[in-house]
Amino acid sequence: MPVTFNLADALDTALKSAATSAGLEAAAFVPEVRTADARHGDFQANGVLGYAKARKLNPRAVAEKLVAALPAEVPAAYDVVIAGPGFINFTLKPSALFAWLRIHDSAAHLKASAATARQGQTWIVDYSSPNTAKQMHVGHLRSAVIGEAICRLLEFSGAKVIRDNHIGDWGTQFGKLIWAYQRHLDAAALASDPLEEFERLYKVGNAAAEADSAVLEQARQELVKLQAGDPANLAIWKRINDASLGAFQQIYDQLGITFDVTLGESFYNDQVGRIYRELGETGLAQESQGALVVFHPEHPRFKTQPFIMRKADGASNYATTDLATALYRTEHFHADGIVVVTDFRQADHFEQLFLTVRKWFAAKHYRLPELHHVTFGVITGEDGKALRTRDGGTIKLKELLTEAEARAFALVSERSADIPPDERQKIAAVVGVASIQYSDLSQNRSSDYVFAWDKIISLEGNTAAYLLYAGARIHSIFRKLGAAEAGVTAASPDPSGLAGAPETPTELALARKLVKFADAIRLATDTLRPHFLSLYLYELAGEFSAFYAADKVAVDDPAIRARRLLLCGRTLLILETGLNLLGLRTLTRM
RNA sequence: GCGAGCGUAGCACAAUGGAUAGUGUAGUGGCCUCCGAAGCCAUUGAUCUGGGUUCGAUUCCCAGCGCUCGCACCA
Repeated sequence: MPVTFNLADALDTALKSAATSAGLEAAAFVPEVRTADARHGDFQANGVLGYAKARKLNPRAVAEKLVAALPAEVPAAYDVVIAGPGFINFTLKPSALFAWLRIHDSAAHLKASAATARQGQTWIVDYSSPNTAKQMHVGHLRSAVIGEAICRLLEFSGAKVIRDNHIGDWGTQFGKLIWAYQRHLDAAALASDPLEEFERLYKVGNAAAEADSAVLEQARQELVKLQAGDPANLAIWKRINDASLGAFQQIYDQLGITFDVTLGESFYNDQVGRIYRELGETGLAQESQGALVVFHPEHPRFKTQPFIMRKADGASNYATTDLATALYRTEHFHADGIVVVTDFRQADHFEQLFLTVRKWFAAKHYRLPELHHVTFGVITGEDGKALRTRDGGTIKLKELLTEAEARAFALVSERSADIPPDERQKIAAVVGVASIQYSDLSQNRSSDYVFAWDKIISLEGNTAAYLLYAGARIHSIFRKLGAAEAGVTAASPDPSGLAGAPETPTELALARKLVKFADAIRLATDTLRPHFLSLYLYELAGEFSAFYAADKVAVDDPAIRARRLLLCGRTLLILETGLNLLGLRTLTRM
């Protein structure tokens, strides 16, 4: 059968075709092909069980009819076995594994094969999105890291992705901040470290507002003035934002993030009038206790819990700007999908927002994009509580990344003292940041996760270092064997064409894992859960390590050497492609 | 009070309704004259409780219990 990138898809098609020719109710038959536990094969089709049960048929008999009707290319490529109550198991033959590996020979080829699901679509990913006037802290890490991985996965599936940093540059923090700026500014501190000074001023304003309700009211008035376009307040505001964005960019550079647009809340300030008008016209919004709100009568909670889109004092809030944002992304960017990456505490807000947007767009006949709120849990310390410094302060992201690099440098120095210090420093920069990213991406984003340096910068287990190490070993093989044999490189591991199908148990296990790359990225992308890809890469690195320990590559027999080099080359290709999809940088030595 | 998320070995985590619930770490025992031992191989140990749906439930539903979070003008 022709070699396809996603083998499970091809099996699904073949099974549907077999269902027709075997006389099943083909329209009602869903093959349910999925990757299988290696004990049972490479893929399994479970659909016969439910189909047979619903019709009171013997599932094994149905499976036998189906298998007999499979197109000839399936038994040519797979050993097909009916097992248990009616599972159909497919185990790739070595020749089919070899055919897949030979063809999928470059990152560009992999991407071209994968880029079908969302071809021609435009997706907006809203992530990171810190508030200005504050430094980024550890709480901002997950949105940035998970969001970037999702962007890359969506791009790999064919979408045009617009990365949007929806910064909080228009919130009520500016009321307190401007209030304090006018009264307590330290000009010298502002000149030397503006962000530190803004943070100090915010704390001063916040404390004063908490202590004195008159101050709180004054701060509110400053915010209203700002939102009305008062020139003095606007000048202060702009100064704060410019300084903040410069500081953010240093973090993004370390994380490998480049935003296409930075359209914060302020960008939508002049669009709120249309929001008030349209939600009024459509009858969605109503006055309640002086505020303009939306209720959802069909919803058990939101029939009484309001979605406040204009406060009683007349100011807009983030509901207003988020509504305007959804409209802008639809009208200006023609978004097919919108993904917002924030922590789970905002789940109510986005549920209300999306409910409102759906009704509003339907009433106005606007095209409705797919709307996804991608949530994640909090990062906790080893005590299970939100991660903080010893004295209870927030951990600044800048300091976290610096410490990660320092710890990685110590580790690299301990293990690879022969590498020159300046190169070790560069390696440590990659290992440190990758370790932080990977610790976040390697587990299901829904749960909280415990931050422990020893686990993150570890040499062992499901860590960035383990994956980078596997890659570095492969590079090392090609440095040695490539030098001895003309034309052999990781990108072209078999120039002589001597490689054949995998033979040993560890060669086969590695090859069988490699061909399931397509399933891993499909699963990670469709669920917007990068940890499925992380898990796959970890298992791939594990299969490689087992292969590497069991089967020597640098053997004299040219055919054996060639087929093992092919496996090394393809492992490196898929490992590095996958790590890059997660947003990690890779290494050739470490 | 109402609602949401989470609850899996000592610890940290997986499991797209499938087969004997996987991995790391810690523990134990092996493997470097041989391509990088940051590695490999072997081994001990777990689904919060009780019902239900299903041929099949860690997964879906219901009721408890525990932790975390949200619930009128912060984002």
